[in-house]
Amino acid sequence: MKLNTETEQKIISSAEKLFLQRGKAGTSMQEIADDAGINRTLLNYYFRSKDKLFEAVYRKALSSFIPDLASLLRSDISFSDYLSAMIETVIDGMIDNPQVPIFILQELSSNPERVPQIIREMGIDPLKLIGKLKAVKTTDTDVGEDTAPGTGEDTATDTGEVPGMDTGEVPGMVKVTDPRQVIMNILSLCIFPFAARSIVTEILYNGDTDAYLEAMKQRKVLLPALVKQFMT
Amino acid sequence: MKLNTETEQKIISSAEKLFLQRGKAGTSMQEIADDAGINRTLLNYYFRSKDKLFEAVYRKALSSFIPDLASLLRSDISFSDYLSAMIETVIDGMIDNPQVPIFILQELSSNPERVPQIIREMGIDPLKLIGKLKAVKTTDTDVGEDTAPGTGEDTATDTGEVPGMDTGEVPGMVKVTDPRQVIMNILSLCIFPFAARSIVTEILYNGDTDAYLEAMKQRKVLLPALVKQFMT
DNA sequence: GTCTATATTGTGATAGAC
DNA sequence: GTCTATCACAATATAGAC
Repeated sequence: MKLNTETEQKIISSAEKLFLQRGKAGTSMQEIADDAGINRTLLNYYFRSKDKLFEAVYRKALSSFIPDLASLLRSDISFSDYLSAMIETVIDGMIDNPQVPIFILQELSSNPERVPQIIREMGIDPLKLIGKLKAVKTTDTDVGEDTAPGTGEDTATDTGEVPGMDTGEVPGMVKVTDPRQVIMNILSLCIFPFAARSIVTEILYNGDTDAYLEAMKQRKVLLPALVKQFMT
Repeated sequence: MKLNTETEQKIISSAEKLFLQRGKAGTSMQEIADDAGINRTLLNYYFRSKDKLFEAVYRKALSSFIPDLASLLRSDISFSDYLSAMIETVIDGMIDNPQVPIFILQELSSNPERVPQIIREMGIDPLKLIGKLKAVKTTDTDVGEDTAPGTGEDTATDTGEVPGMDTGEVPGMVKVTDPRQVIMNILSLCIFPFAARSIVTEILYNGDTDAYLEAMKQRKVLLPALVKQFMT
């Protein structure tokens, strides 16, 4: 039973760098070996195949990124301080590893058939989650009509729209109380600016990487306030 | 000067499908030819090389997706109806072509050096844009201290934080008035749920694609309301 | 554990017949 | 325009010497 040798670490490190940057198909074993400064056949000695090596990298990226999000999803969404701490953790993680979000999104998108299994491994039970979501902050949301087939879950269209609840400011204004929409909004606001890093930096910050980074740090305080605002 | 033959259309269509799904390196010319039901060498007859073929697909995806966003960015952000219409257009586009957002994000991320050129082709002038952004809706935002190097643009850290402006609801609450943060928020809320389609569908909608789609349609009315809420 | 050598297959691209 | 044949090369993986 082999444990972490120095060589194995170099391999993982190089594989990580290249796979995240150019994807699985876009990276050859030779390139990884060259980057790690070793012979190509050693890759097959430590990891049986390219598939296995990629899988190791993928799992590592997932486990560095998802647990924080998972705990956010698992929580009873008794927000306040918890929300701020979670957002800060997630954003800090992406600041350290900017390539991870887009890598994971791309991988999940290319292999949707693997998503259910990955969710299970993450320790999220969708049924429980949706149950919890229903019980949270839905003072005026209609979650009625369970017309979903099969699972008996509420998969139907909770509109989240409350026609009688206009704030009076804008005609047709709706109050966002569907917890799933709220979760989507939080994830969107946290992750997207990192997934779109290059174009955001170029368009909004004129290519100034430092200014972009500063803006991302700001979001650690901006986002919790924003979320609380549209949750209430 | 050759025009659209039937074969050429089949090629583009197959190349689109496969490139968007598996990426450039993950797709072979043979697979494209098979999918199009033609001989492999015909690909090289119609498009000189794999690079050229991919470029055609990439450009087409870009031009189907970006113009709407570009006009949003170009606009003087005199919101109201304009915002709603834009969001609806963008979301409808992604409903029709679900693979496009993640494909473009991945491509921009892998080739950041191409981003400036692409922005230019899109017709967005970053300098003008930032100038406009400064002039918009910043009743209480400090955009001072132009410490940016080179361009003379404001690339520094506008905090967007207004210490004296607490709403009184939450300690440390900040008002989001930095226009760039607002733009980021809008793009995030629009695009991310599509870029993360597979996992969002699985986690929040228990794998029910129809429920997911319905939620996306809802966002066409949800998001404008939300944005107006945190703009004011 | 690490290397050389090699087997096998796949890839993008072109020449040339029809 | 479309095909067959072929080239030059890159890819993963494995066998076997040290």
